[in-house]
Amino acid sequence: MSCRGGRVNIGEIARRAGVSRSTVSYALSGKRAVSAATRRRILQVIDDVGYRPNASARALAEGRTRTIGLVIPPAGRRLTPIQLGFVADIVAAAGRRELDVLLSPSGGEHDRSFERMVRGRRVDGVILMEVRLRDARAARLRESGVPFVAIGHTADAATGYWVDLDYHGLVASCVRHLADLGHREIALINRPREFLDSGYGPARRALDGFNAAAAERSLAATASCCPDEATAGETCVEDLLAARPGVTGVVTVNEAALPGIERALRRLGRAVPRQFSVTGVVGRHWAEEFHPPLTAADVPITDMAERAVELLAQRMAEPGTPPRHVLLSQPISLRSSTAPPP
Amino acid sequence: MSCRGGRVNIGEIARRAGVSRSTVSYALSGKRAVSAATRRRILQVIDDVGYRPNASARALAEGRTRTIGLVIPPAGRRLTPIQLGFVADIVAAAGRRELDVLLSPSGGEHDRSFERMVRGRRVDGVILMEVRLRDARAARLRESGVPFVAIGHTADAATGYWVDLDYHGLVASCVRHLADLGHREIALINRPREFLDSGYGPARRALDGFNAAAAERSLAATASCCPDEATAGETCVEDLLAARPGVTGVVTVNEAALPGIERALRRLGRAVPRQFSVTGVVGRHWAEEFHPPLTAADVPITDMAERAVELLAQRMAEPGTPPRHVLLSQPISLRSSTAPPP
DNA sequence: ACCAGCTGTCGAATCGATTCGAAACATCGT
DNA sequence: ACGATGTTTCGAATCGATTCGACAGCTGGT
Repeated sequence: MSCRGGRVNIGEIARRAGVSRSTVSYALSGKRAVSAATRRRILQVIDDVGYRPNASARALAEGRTRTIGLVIPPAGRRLTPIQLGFVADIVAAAGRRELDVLLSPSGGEHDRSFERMVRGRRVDGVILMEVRLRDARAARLRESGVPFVAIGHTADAATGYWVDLDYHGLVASCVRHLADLGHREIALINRPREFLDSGYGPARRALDGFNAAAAERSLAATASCCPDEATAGETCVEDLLAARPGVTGVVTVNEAALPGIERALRRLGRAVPRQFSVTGVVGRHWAEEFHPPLTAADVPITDMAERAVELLAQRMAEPGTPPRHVLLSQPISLRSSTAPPP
Repeated sequence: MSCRGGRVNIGEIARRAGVSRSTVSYALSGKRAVSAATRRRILQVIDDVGYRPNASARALAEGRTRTIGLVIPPAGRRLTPIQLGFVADIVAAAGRRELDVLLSPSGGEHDRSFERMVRGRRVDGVILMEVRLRDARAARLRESGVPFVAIGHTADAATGYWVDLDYHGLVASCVRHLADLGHREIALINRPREFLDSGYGPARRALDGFNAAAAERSLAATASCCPDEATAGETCVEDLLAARPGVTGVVTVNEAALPGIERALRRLGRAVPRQFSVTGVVGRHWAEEFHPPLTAADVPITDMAERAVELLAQRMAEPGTPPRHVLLSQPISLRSSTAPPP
């Protein structure tokens, strides 16, 4: 009962139902009234032959593709699990609005894909992952007038649409949480140094929030960077405790380093949470896999994806609207990796 | 110098260059000769205004979209890092062939997206991730005549296009590796039981390969399943060693369980590799993060992605070609998690 | 009976490319 | 000078939808 030959277009449907092509179109879109009897007949035929309007033809006529672009970080660098989950969540959120998702890697050799997408009008809007404070892709999108939503914000925060996580506030509350428990000397394990240097917002704001809150509670505070890898986390903790043996708690925003942090602390004989506290801002899954389960602010990726798509859909619908943004926060989930210092 | 107004179409280019629309098209595609002078003039204009052919119009006229669909596992279940990397690698490989990638989740509520993609002729071909031995999506694609390549193979292996990893052979060589070292009692830690039950090829073939090689070397062998989570890996190892204290080595194809396996072994006082050996088939990254680095067959995701796209591109180019498939193998990387039994 | 106001339907134009057949032009041998 | 040949270029048809203006057929009020 379905696609025999596949050569079913709106004209074929019209012929079989004994109406004109425009009537079929209206019956489907509902943009003009069609009598109940005719509509029923048309829908019947459509169901029989399994017709679906050709997406390219529709896009050409309507001037929109019902597709959004998702620009992911370059493939070379491994995506972190958070980013992975985020991609899946974006696709799901878009699907709920009958939008499809076109994937585009960014960076170096992949500029062609980006240009095809933007200039070839393949998409109605774009979601840009992992933006930097000064971001060439954002600038490019702005100048071509394609609506876009950034995950993370650019330097000119007020003029754009973005969804971001309040790393400053979240890291600060982690610091206060440790301070409240009585810790006096703490450390931050941040994302890789090159992220910080290239103006990657979350890394910057994590650092700022850490320093601000530590100053506010007059704690002795050390900030360090760490590549996105378990082994690096191990080295990082070793170096840290060698240099600052008095540290009794760390805050981390580097989820990939967690397994290494756990390993190093065990090897150095610092039991968590009895002798040492660990907290931070990481994906829920990683927090739960830590041993013992990590008291941390869980990155709400599903929320972020949903809000990003919502914002983009809105912006696509009414291009004139003023910039809007969403700065998400998230309460700390109390699990069992923090306690008063020994 | 670029997109002012954006309303640049091929007609505008033709006017500015003083030629007809068809000449512009031919200059761009090279499908007919255009004099050097004219071509230069046209390219100059195109460069000046930053023109790119409208993808929808081109797709409509050409009858192909230059886009492939990538069907990923449902979002609910967390994608494993291997799958994540795979998505990125597919996008990169497609990009190299000037193909874009449209993402579609599969399963339950997402069928609409799948139907839009297939019946709406949004894509020229599809790559299907994580296929089952009997797979509804594969059947659907087959009946609509859209070229597709499966990652993993379906029950009717001979009739389709697919790329797969030789789990049977790889797990078997892991078993032989342990046997050669002198182990007499070993275990398999497989993917979740529901994967096995629903006919997920890799899980099935891992099990078969394990049993076959164990029988061939007459080893005492226990096979168990384990959810894709670190905590589950922990429980799994505990249960295993409680039931079979004589086991001196495990083979795993469950990368997500690795951190838990590591933790459980440490807690139970079995030092790796001195007292206990661990090996298996997992993503390189996970093997390297294991402690000590895992002697294992690394899943060659980049290779698999490249081959899948290559196969699909070929099939799209000449629809008549007979089914082809690629069964990849991979040598075991000797790191340091295996040794003779105590 | 006539006109106004709805409904429902149709035909034609449109979106922006590709592609085919034919026209225009140049080149060349005889 | 003339057809034969080959190179460039053009105009028109085509892909498969959407959308707008117009027309036909009813209904109802006067």
